[in-house]
Amino acid sequence: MQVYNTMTRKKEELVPLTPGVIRMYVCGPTVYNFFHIGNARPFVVFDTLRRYLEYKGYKVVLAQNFTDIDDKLINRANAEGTTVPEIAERYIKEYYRDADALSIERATVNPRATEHVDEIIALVETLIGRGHAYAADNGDVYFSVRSYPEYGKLSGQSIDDLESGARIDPTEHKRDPLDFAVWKGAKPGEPSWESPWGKGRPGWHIECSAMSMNILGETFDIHAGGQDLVFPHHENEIAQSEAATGKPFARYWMHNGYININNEKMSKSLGNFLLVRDIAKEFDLEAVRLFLLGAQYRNPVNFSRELIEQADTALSRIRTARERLDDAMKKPAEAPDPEDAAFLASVPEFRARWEEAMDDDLNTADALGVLFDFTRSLNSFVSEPRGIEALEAADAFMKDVCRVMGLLQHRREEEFPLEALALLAQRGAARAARDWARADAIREELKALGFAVEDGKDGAKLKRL
RNA sequence: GGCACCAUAGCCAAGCGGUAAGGCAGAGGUCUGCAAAACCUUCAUCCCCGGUUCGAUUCCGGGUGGUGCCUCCA
Repeated sequence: MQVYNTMTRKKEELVPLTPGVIRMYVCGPTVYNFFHIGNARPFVVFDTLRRYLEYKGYKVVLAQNFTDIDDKLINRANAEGTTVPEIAERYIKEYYRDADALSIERATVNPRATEHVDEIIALVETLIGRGHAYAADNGDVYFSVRSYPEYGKLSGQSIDDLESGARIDPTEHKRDPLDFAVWKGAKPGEPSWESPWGKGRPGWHIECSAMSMNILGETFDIHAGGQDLVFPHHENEIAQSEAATGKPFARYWMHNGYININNEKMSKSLGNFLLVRDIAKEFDLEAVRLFLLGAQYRNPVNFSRELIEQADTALSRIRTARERLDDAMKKPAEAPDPEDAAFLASVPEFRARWEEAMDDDLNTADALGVLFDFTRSLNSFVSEPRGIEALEAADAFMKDVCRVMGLLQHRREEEFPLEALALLAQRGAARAARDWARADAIREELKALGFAVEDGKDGAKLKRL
């Protein structure tokens, strides 16, 4: 599989450090609020990557962190008159709720910064010991950017250009404006941990370095996140980690593009964000997932309600095909059908095309095109009873694609309320009596209850609206 | 100022050297009591100007327009 590596700015063959195993780290949420659709993109995209790698037979160790201590949590806790751990606990729970609805599989580990303070302190001590960090007189510890000559290699920035643009904050105790905090001395009332530099808490960048290296090793395969993390977050992670270990940190850096609203980046600071939680009130979040996978992950995508509606309609197209296949499998042809052979032969071709798209830097947009092509072919095929072998081949492919792309993973209620079933039966009777007016009236009643009726060869079927 | 990215039909979005996947919407048709679903048909020459090439949406140069990072941010 080819993967675009931000470090080299080109697509490269993904070759894991340990054959058959992929170790990857995805920057997770700072848990001080529900997450918005922009935050959802990396979670969905890299979940899809993880699933695809597993489909290809890799064992994937995926770590996605929760940043559960930082200024935003502290502010939120103060504003609500509660504690930082309470805020973190709440929004971690809410994260899982939304992530589940988006069919995001649980990571292998979800490390929390506060559970890795010892490792963070050890890492800071190593950096100081090697002359890459220094303790300031206020209890802060800073990383010395100029002590790491390769600084800027990920973002393509030169230290001198950065220097000229760096903001100087007189309240900080840096030796150089480029330096950044790896440990923050505690201010009164803030949560803090004992350290060699007094009470304090981890800096943001260092926690990802400490957690990723502790869980995945000093050198691991993939480090991923949003494009806005390239600088400074990931640049700083590289500097800290490689300065501390003298070894390469992550080998492939993958970054997703933004979600825009009206061609402007969606962000919490701009206030133009839409919470996934709010979209869930109106739509099955798998429609959001389909929307996100409808574009190649590195390209920016515009968000609008209309686009989610489009995705929702498209999703139902896949769902209908899935249901038609299920029905076909319940009553296959007695003997193989003459058309089975051609269809059976086409399935591996669809699969090959789908894999080719996924192998090309996770081109999910292209891969979805293959799914829809297959959907059309399948819909035609199952319009007549077919041999079970061909149907099972279609089923296996459909399941693989849907599992990897995280679509149709929600259990839908099979059971319909008795009231609706009774109406359906009454309508059937009316139709048998050619009482069309009554049949249509009942259809309207069912619609009001949230069900559509579809008449087919084998009688009428109910569908949830 | 530095570093990147993008420009394909009404709306999204792949493709990236040989004459434009797919989805949504629209039009016509098949099926249906009607509908729905499904299927069939139909709907673009790829921002502009140069250049390279037998041939460019696809490569190069120059425009124009838009975005992001350089500060917390997915």
